[in-house]
Amino acid sequence: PRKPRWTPSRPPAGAFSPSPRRLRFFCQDTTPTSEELEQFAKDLKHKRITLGFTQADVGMALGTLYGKMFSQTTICRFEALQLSFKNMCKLKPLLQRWLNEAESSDSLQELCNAEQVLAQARKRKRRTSIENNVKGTLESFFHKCVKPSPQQISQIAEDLNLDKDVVRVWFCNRRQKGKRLLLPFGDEHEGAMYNMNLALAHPALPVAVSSQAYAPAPPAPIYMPAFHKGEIFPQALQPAVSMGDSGN
DNA sequence: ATGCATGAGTC
DNA sequence: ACTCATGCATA
Repeated sequence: PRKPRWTPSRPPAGAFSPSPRRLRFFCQDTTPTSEELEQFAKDLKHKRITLGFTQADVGMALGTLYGKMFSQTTICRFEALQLSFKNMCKLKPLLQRWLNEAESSDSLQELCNAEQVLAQARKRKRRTSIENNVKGTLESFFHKCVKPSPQQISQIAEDLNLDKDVVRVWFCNRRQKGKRLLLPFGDEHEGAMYNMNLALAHPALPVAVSSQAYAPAPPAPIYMPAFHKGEIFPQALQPAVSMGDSGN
């Protein structure tokens, strides 16, 4: 029994319905399994490196192959299985084709266009760097409430001397991050979501639980700002973070 | 390899 | 205002 790990919440039922018909022609991978994706990602990376391509090369190649270019970041995340299940399924066919092309053709690497000279003005906001101890505090907040209300966000932002938007985006990204990683076990837990514990009683303690531990003991003086606990409710479902191996 | 950010869709 | 896919910039 294969169970899609990530989020089977929404079957990527494309435009076809799984009619019990004999679907001989379209032998497409209608929703690959997690294992298949894992395997493919591994293959892709291995072959890519063997063929001497960088992640950026692949991204651009997809551009000339389909017109849709991807960044090094996306390719990297694909190989590391750090995208959502749905996203992985969407990109797999494209990469699959690129792989075929790259393997067959001798060494035609004319697929690398360096049109990266984007004329992007200084529109993008400069990446703000959040200090580690502050991150630790945000993490602890996150464990209390994964989705604070805008009101709470303002409060947190104020207490940490950060822009409200920075805090809001941080939470968005944190949630997104929590949703994309693989789960380790190999059983069939139906929607067995273990609720988060809300340690509302302890005003401090960073509770370094998730993936990244703030290495050098986080004695960060993360003071607990006044938080209206009366409103935070549990509803967090924190998928475990762990990938078997971080190959090469 | 990842952190913070943007933008299009949604609800 | 949130989710999702995606990426610039940076560690």
